[in-house]
Amino acid sequence: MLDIKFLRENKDAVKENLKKKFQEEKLPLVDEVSEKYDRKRNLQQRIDDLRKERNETSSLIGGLMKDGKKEEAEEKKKRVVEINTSLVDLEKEAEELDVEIKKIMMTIPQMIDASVPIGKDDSENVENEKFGEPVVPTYEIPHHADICAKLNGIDKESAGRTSGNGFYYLMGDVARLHSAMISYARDFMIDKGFNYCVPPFMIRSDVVTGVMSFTEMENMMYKIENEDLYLIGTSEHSMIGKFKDQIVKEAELPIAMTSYSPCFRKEVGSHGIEERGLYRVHQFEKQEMVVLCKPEDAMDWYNKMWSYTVEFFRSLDVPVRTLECCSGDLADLKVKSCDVEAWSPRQQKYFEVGSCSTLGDAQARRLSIRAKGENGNYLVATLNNTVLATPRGLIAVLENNYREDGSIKIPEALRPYMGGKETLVPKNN
RNA sequence: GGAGAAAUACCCAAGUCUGGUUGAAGGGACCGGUCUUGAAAACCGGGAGGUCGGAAACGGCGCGGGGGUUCGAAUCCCUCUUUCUCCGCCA
Repeated sequence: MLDIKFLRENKDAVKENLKKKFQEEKLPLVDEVSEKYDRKRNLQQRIDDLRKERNETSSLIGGLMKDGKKEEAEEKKKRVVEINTSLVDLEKEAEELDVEIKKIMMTIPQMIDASVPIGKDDSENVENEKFGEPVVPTYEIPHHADICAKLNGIDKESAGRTSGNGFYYLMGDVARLHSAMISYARDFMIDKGFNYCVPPFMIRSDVVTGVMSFTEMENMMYKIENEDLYLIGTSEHSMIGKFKDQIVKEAELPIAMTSYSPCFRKEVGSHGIEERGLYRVHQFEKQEMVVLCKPEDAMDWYNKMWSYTVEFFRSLDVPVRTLECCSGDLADLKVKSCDVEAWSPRQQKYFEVGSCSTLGDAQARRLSIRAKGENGNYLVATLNNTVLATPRGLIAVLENNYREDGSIKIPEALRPYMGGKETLVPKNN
């Protein structure tokens, strides 16, 4: 969401941005919303003038009543009633204009960073950099569902009975490995200086609408029956919502947090929930980073944040790459974004394990998150990035540490969380 | 879940019963000064107060959120939220 003043003063740039994002159909909206805003301002002026007269007249009435000049007071009252009558229509019109303006402004995308590659859709995303050798082993790597099965570590059949498709039981060592990864991810980020948080796993509807679009909400969020509560799709929702309508002290910036939560997603419309295994599921767990900082520091943080995820996966012996989101694939609220992808030696391609984004002031504007600075308040920049989402991260570790004999080498970093265990050995069944 | 109390600006806190120059007393913090080697304390002085429009003058909104009554609401009514105390239930 852009500042409407910015839009009015930079119409050409806003239109150029729309073209870069292949959203030509929205070009007329720029002039339309600007014109609506002018009308709104004129209207507001008239409303304010009338209100001023009402306020003045009303306090006059107070004086007249005290002095016992009842008739004069009655005259004035009539005038105020008149004013109030005309205000009703004007206020209604202004309110409608406001809604229209906001609706349009919500659809105008954030100004993307100059460095974002131009491209129509995800097929034109650009590989930035590889970290670690994408090894193709001489032996075959089984599907992660099979690896887990051999370790007696997964039961989707029972989950299907209890909860349906898209759920799973993790069992034994695999379940423990999954939790070990989350714990390690938590400590990894604490060591980077992030403040560890466990947020609410349910949030109210006003927070939901603040952090996502309506269609996103429909496609992702599980609603609790008879309550104004939704299960979170990511802890980012809770963590950003925490600051809604708040003014933070400038000295407190940057606020760097790492939050843990389970994540619940309906995944409506996305294919793959039918797919076997744990790649796309309704429920997973995630260690997240969320940063609020001064606008000028956002790009430094962005680069720091994705590199932390890279470092994290490298410490688990997983080769990764960063894939930059091109202009057309970039969500409207984002300034710049990249995915961290892990190497799959089985499929011999990279797959998404996390996503790092800087939203500039877009989220802050929608939610009114400001910092109190020397020269007044300003909107903060917000960023978020996945440290680890599991079971996806678990798939990466299992595949990349799979040995020919079917055992799994537990990466050293995880061993303290696995009771010192170094290997997972398949059961003979 | 039941009963009660509360929510005022950066913080504390008057005002609410009895509606009317209340942008809202008084403090603290803040800024300047006296004193001091320096600081603290004390004392003297000072401005601003949130937000939107405006170059400014000025004006609108605004006393937890939303709605209502009224010529006029921090103040009266309804509703929601949060916090505290007590009871019940519970990992």
